[in-house]
Amino acid sequence: MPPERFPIPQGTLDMLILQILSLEPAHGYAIAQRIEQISRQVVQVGQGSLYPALHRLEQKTWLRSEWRESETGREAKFYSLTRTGRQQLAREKESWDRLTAAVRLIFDQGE
Amino acid sequence: MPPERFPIPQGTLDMLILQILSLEPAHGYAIAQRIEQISRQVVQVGQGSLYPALHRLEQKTWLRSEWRESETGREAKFYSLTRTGRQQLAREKESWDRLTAAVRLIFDQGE
DNA sequence: ATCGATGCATCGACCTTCGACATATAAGCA
DNA sequence: TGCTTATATGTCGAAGGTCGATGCATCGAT
Repeated sequence: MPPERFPIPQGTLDMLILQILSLEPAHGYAIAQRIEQISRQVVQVGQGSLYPALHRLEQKTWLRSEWRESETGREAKFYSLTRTGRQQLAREKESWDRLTAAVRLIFDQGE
Repeated sequence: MPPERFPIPQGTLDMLILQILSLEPAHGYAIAQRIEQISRQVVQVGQGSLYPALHRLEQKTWLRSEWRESETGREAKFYSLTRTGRQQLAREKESWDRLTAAVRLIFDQGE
C-alpha cells in the first residue's frame, strides 16, 4: 500500500519551493519532483498548484526566472531565489517552527 | 513585543479543536481560549473561524452539542467528541506527524 | 450608565489547493 | 508508422477554509 497522501496546508507549498531553491536554481518540473522525492511521496505537488505558486512567488519578487536549457536539452524556465526571497524563507521557517511547537504543546497538554 | 501571530494553515484548526475536546467537553468560547492560552498566543482563533469550524465538525458527526450551563452560570453550547471524532483525531494527528516529518526532511536535505 | 468580558453566530472578501484540461517536444517501442 | 510515456509550462473553475467586520445578548464592575 502506497503511503497515504493528503492535502498540504495552505501556504506550505510556497515555503517548500523557496527551500528547494535555496540550494540551487531549478525549473518548475524539477522542483515538484524533488519535493515529492525527498518527502517520499508524502507531499504531492500537482501542476495546478505548482505553477500558480511559482508565478505568485515571482510576483512578490521572491523568485526570479530565466529561460535556460534543462538537463534534457530542452528549454525550461529556471527559477532562482532572490535576496528578499531568502529572507522570506527564513521568516516562513521560523513561523513554521513556532506553529509546530505550538501544536506540540496542545497535543502534549494533559498527558 | 508580543509573540508574532500568523494565520493558521487550513485544516489545522479542526485538529486542534478535536484535541481540546478529547480531554473534556467544552463550549466554543472556552475552546478558543484554551487553544490560545496553551499555545501562548501563537495560535489565534477568531470567532469567524471558530464557529464555522464547530458547525462543520458537528455536521460530520465528529462532535455532538448540548446546551448547558457554563462556569459563569450562563447558557452555552457544550461540544463533546463522538467516537468517530476520536478516530478522526487519531487520523489527523498521524497525518500531521507525517507532514511535519516530510517538511523536516526537505529542510534538512542538503545540510 | 458605560465598558469589558462572556457567548453565539453570519457575511463577504480573499486566498490556496486541486483536478481537469490544453499544448508541445522527445524518446522508446511495437 | 503510430502509440505511449516522460518532460515541461500553463490556465480554468470548483471547492474549501481563514479572517475581519458586524450583529446580538447578558453580566459584572466602575
